[in-house]
Amino acid sequence: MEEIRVRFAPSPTGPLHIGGARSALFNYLFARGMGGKFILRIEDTDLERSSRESEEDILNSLRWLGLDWDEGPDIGGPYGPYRQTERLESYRKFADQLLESGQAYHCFCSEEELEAQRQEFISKGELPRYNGKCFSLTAEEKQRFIDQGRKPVVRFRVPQDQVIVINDLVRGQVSFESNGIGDFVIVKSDGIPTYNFAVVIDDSLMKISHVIRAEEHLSNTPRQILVYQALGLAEPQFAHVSLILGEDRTKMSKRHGATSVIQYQELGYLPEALVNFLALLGWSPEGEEEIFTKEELFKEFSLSRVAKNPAIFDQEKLRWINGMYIRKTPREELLEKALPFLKKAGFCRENPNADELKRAGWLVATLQERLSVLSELPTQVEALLAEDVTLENEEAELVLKEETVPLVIKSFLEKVRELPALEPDAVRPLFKAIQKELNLKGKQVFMPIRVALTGQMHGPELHYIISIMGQELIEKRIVKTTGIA
RNA sequence: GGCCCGGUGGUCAAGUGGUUAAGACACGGCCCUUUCACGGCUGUAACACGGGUUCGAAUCCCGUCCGGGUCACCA
Repeated sequence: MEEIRVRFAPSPTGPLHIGGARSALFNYLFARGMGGKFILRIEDTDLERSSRESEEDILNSLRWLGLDWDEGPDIGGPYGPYRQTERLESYRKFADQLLESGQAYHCFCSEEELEAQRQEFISKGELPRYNGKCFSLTAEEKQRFIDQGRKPVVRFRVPQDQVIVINDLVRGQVSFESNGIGDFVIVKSDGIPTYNFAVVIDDSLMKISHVIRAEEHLSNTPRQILVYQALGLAEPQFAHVSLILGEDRTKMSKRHGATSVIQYQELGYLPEALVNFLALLGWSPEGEEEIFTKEELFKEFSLSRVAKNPAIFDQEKLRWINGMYIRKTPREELLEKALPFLKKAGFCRENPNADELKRAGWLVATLQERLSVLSELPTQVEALLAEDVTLENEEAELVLKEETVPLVIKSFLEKVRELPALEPDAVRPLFKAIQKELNLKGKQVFMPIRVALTGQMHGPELHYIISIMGQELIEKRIVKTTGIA
């Protein structure tokens, strides 16, 4: 049986996009679930826009997401090299083969000439495509162009009157007519192959069994199939996954907010959460469970359950999933992930001491249940630790006007001062004690203290708040809000 | 514009001729809780439209409309 080999083949022209990440993920899940290989190939034939920095960024994002590859530019493999600019020899060989067999030809047309042709077609109301002019060039004409210093491109000669059929694993049978396709460029004038050519050679040489990619490539596929056929190479299976759209139903772009994986990383999303969310975009599990570990996804994922229609990137749901993962993360691990955000918020220093770490631990412990994204941390910290407090609304003011409030606050201050250390476990019993002492309801104790301390009606558990704030700030805020010292 | 793909609640989506048309997010209510959050229960809300085919269409066919992709010496 044929080995399952899939690939993710990004061009290193920028950071890893959300759409790219989803394509990579589907390939990865398919490979892992089927016991196949996941290959990473860098398509850097656009010399102008490609960079090693982008390549590194993309690799880092994939690593962060936990999508590990079996063969790639960094680790090599039996079918390398895995960077297209390092495979130029192979492309040349196959291009020569097509040239010799007459299935491709040199074209000397300049950009201006091409543009003129295009306009002519458009003015006649026909579809603009290459008119095949250079196919019938005589040897003398060719020589004249060469003498003029013109550098030719290589064009693939598209056969006429053919129907090209794709048996797409997600879309079913899709067919195109070859007459709608003009002779396309396979080698640029600088000798670098174009995408539609290089991708065929590489997928074939790398023994790729399934090409899983975004739908934007569907209309390229007939061109590629033509190349496979001309070269007598076996075609892989194709699966075209629909696009991820922004909230306005157009392709995700800058104005839709964060579009790259690295941005989500910086915003404090957990990689497992992003992976889980992306998996659910265009694919649906059989059961009703939606939260999956990677291993569960390997088992569950199948191309037959991939949807044909485009999906809109729903930030709300991502946040929800991320919150689920934050709650699932062990306390220690979460603290570690939260630390960078806490440092940024000035909660602790670059190298936190034991005391700062202890307080950070309390903060994480009480916030774990209510956080969706780590980047919410600074706001929470600010609310807890700022010198200044203001009562959030009239309701809060009313709470402090209750006649029992002075007694509660005084008793509270007294008890806090007596405590050797403000640890959550030591603080917790205080409320009961006050309640008993003054013979009040729980609410009459908790609410005034909460409002006096934070100015707000709602918030995290009080005993944690108190421990995190510390003696000094407690005294200051209480004076500010109640005038009691 | 040509070609190609798609169209189930606000969003993600299950569904492959017969269902009270699942479930999740978001939204409302109730419970839990000092509060909020978490959690639990519950509610509002959908087959783009028009023709067929059929005893019976969200499901099959045709047309219309809408959305998207693609038509480069970018991938």
